Amino acid sequence: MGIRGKGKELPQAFYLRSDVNVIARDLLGKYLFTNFDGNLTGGRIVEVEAYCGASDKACHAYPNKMTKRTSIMFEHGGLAYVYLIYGIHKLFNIVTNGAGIADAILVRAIEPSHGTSIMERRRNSSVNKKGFSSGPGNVAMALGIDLSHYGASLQGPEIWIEDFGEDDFAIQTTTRIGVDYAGEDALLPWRYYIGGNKHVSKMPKGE
DNA sequence: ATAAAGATCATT
DNA sequence: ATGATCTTTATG
Repeated sequence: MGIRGKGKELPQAFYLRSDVNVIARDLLGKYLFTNFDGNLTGGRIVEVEAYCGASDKACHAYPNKMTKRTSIMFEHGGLAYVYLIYGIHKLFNIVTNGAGIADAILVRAIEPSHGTSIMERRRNSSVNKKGFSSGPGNVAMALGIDLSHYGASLQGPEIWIEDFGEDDFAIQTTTRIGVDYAGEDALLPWRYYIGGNKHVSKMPKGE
């Protein structure tokens, strides 16, 4: 353990819990780190979305559909689910729950805290009003996460999450972004974010 | 073998 | 509103 980001690394038990929405809320305020080639980068998680393979039409693994892409979600919690969307963006998710249950949490925005100049360079794009790690594609790019990290352990040397202790904020809840194809499940209030945080990506249609 | 569809983003 | 860009998945 020792010196990583200087907080307390989340144990596997954190990810193995059975309620993906509880875990999603608990992830707010935690710090997500990567260390590739000695480049430590990280930030405070400020926006997430929960997905449940058994019951949720918005989840890639619905209804418990195991494919090459979704198979990692059926593993035990504490692994990385990374996938390519629109041929361009890599989205980083955290697998939760026990083996055989396909739940995951999409990290949609972080507030940069460690290695910010490295992340800004990775973005290679102008910083806008919401910074450079707002929106799931931008989070993964800033942290240097790509498809090669599919299945990586979140207790491994390259990707992990830490708790830095006291952190007061108000949790806001809305429907999820970009899941209109999910019918009635598009209405589930499974998106969570830290109220008032400037890095939060955007609001659902009609809010 | 082929085609269609994206848990997005930046720009117009 | 629209285009970029390519893997995964379903279907024949």
